[in-house]
Amino acid sequence: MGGTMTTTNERVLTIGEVAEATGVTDHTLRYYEKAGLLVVPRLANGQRRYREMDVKAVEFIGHLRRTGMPIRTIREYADLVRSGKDTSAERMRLLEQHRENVIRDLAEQQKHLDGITLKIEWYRAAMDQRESSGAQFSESLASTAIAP
Amino acid sequence: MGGTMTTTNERVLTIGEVAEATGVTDHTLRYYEKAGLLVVPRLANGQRRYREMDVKAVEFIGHLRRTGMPIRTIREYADLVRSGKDTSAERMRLLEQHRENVIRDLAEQQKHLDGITLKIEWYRAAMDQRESSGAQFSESLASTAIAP
DNA sequence: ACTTGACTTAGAGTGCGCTCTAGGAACAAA
DNA sequence: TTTGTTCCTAGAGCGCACTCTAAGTCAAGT
Repeated sequence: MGGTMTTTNERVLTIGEVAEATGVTDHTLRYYEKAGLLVVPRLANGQRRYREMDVKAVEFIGHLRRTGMPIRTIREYADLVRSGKDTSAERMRLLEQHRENVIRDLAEQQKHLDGITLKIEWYRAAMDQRESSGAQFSESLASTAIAP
Repeated sequence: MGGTMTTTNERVLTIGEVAEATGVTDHTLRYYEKAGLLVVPRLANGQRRYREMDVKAVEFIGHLRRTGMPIRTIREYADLVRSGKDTSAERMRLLEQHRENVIRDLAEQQKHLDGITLKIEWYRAAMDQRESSGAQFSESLASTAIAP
């Protein structure tokens, strides 16, 4: 059978190149590996060589990290991926759970941001006011003593 | 002049009550105070009593913290508030700067979330596919050795 | 042959934001 | 008076996610 061989003939990257490409330092890349978030193939001399799929994995880890997933949970996900068995359902569940957490967090952050925006508007109003009258405004966080 | 006196006649809260009301532990409330984020008036026996404005301050600190402002920056803001001088412009600038940071962060998180959502959709597609054929899909993060 | 630079490991150190502990004071209820 | 609760301070400890260091290997360039 003279079919096309899948030698993939892949271009691989050194850890330094991956650091450069992804913005994750080489230190952190090794740390991620030691933490069990991914496994990277080695040359005979022990040096890591990242295939495209490995770089993709690093990037996906980035998505998870930057949305607040703790290392330990990414580790759980990675364990599922590596378990051999088909754990797609479980992995998907894990990601969906995270997705919900993130959506909730984003909404919460937006709420907190609204509180800050309100304060900024208060400042703007106060300063506009001061511009036309000569009045001063005062604000919390300072404090005087109180009766026993 | 028999005007209405502004004795404020205010209801004040103990640290425990504020913890209860705001969800910030008493430990953390003391920590915030030690870190210079706010000043709370005391009774003669040294116990804190939070006025409404102090509770408001705690809540505002919450807005800043939950949107990722570091303690040290909140400290800077608090220092401005307490400086006596009118630092409204500077405080507003600080908050606006933070606001921009948060908006940028939120957008970035959304981008990362999109990457995760894409993966979830990939899982869903793969599982749907598998349901009709009998094929298995495989995924990154696992790894084999590579030639020297 | 030697230097340079990128890689390797194990493990120590850092900064942040809490979180907890120890030891004590003060008051309220039984 | 005893017991229990809540408060106080100073300071130690913790978990997280890096981040860095030391000491060494290896390959290429001069």
